[in-house]
Amino acid sequence: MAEERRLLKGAEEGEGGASKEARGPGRRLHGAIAHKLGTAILSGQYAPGDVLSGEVAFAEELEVSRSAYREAIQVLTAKGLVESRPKAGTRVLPRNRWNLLDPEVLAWAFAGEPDVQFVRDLFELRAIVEPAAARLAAQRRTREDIKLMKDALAAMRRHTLATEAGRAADRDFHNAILNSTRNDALQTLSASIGAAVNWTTQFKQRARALPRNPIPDHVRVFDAIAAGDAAAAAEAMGVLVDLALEDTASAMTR
Amino acid sequence: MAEERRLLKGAEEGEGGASKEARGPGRRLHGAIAHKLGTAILSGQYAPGDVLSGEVAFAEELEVSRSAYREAIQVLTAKGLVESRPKAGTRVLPRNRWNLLDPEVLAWAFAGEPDVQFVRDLFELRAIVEPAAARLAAQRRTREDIKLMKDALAAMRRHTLATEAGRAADRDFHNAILNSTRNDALQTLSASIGAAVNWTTQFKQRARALPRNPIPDHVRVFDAIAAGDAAAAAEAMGVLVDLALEDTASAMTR
DNA sequence: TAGCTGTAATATGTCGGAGTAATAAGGAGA
DNA sequence: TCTCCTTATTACTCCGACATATTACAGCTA
Repeated sequence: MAEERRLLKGAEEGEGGASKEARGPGRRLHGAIAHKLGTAILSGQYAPGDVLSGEVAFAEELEVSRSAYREAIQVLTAKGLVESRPKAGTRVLPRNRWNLLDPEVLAWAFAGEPDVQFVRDLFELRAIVEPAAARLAAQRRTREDIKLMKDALAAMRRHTLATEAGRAADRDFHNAILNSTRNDALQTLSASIGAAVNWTTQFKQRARALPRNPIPDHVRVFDAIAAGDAAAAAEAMGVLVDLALEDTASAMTR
Repeated sequence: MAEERRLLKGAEEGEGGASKEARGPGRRLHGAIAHKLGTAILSGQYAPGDVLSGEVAFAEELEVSRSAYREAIQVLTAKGLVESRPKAGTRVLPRNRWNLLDPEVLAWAFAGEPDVQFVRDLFELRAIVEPAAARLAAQRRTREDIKLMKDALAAMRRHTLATEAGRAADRDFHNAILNSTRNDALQTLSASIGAAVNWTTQFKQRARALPRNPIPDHVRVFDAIAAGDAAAAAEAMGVLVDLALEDTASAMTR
């Protein structure tokens, strides 16, 4: 009985040491197993086509009941990572079937050593989507939206990005922009990528000080959106994304 | 025992009559339940904050075992639609927590009457992403990519878009473009949206003939990509998306 | 050698019970 | 009367065993 607890705790500790982020997927037993298997697949420990050893065998190996294992597999199946068929076992699906934009999948991808190529892909997508989002925001923002952004910007100035409060303000700022687009699909996408990218940013923050004061660049985005200048907003946001890419790239090559 | 079979069959029939698409999520019992609940949530039958009646009660109501119900809930949880907590029951999460870009969620959203606003959002996102994808494809396509596109285009010409073979060729053409971008994240996103949008297109196809020959527009995209002209590729793809939007809009207002 | 059929292996579906955590209600103290 | 704490209910979580359905593989037949 104590064995399962040990496993669960081990899986949570392996999440990267982010204690407060451990709640959520890692809380329940099957969530911990899903996390364990998910990271193993995303890290290439299981290649597409590989079979996860039989249901019964695996459950015994992990020292958990079949129900818990089954529910974990169910989660992975829902995200397109695996497929199970009678007799054939549970196979890892080819990569193009994976829901790479699922927040949890993204988190698994960044749990270990993030794949350089994948990070590049993600930033490329971000460079496409974020400026377009800023453009829409400039066209659709209301007075309330502007106020939210202004407040967040002020908070960012007060605390720096070195503090947790400052980073929270940064998130608020970007969320306010996203909300101004009035586009749920775009919002979902951008939030997923943003969260994942921020994971790498945390690495960067720990590694060294910021290479450049990011506040002025944020102000430029804000001014353009407040003024309703769509083209300028897109351009300014593009600069912001490029900056983040540079920082991340230099942090990863170290 | 026969009761459950009846339920499962009913859920599959409700999928829109696409017999060959019924395999996959709707095949297993818990998949059918997930589909049933998923469409109910996406269609607004359950509003965010609503609680699905207790596990035991619900399982009895649906005449399935608690295990099957639980696995279905697990799928919904993995997609961010619901959250279960002891004593509180299973609640529908606020809309901004939903993974709207998940292929299955998208399918559920389009299973019943698609929400006009959501379709607009999706096309807006598509208008952002697809031209950018075409731009990248023009920069990175290889000789093999070009051959694949050419073949698909020829097949589209042979069969028309009115036939299933023609539509398959259309999909091949777009997939070849996506593959040329060498960006897995972009590929995943575009494939999800494309599949969902094609669902609405099927409605259109049934409703009336195509308003305009789409081949020349496809050829323009192909020529630009083959020539490596990024700007022209993006522009031509933009035209294609706009066209699809027009068709869908007129089909939905009928 | 090719095609078919039977069997064994494996996943799926089901059930009921024990355990646990969180909420809500009720009582005690200030 | 208000606040805090205790208690009890409620619903999820996990478990293991059993029954069923499907499939892959091998062995057999033509």
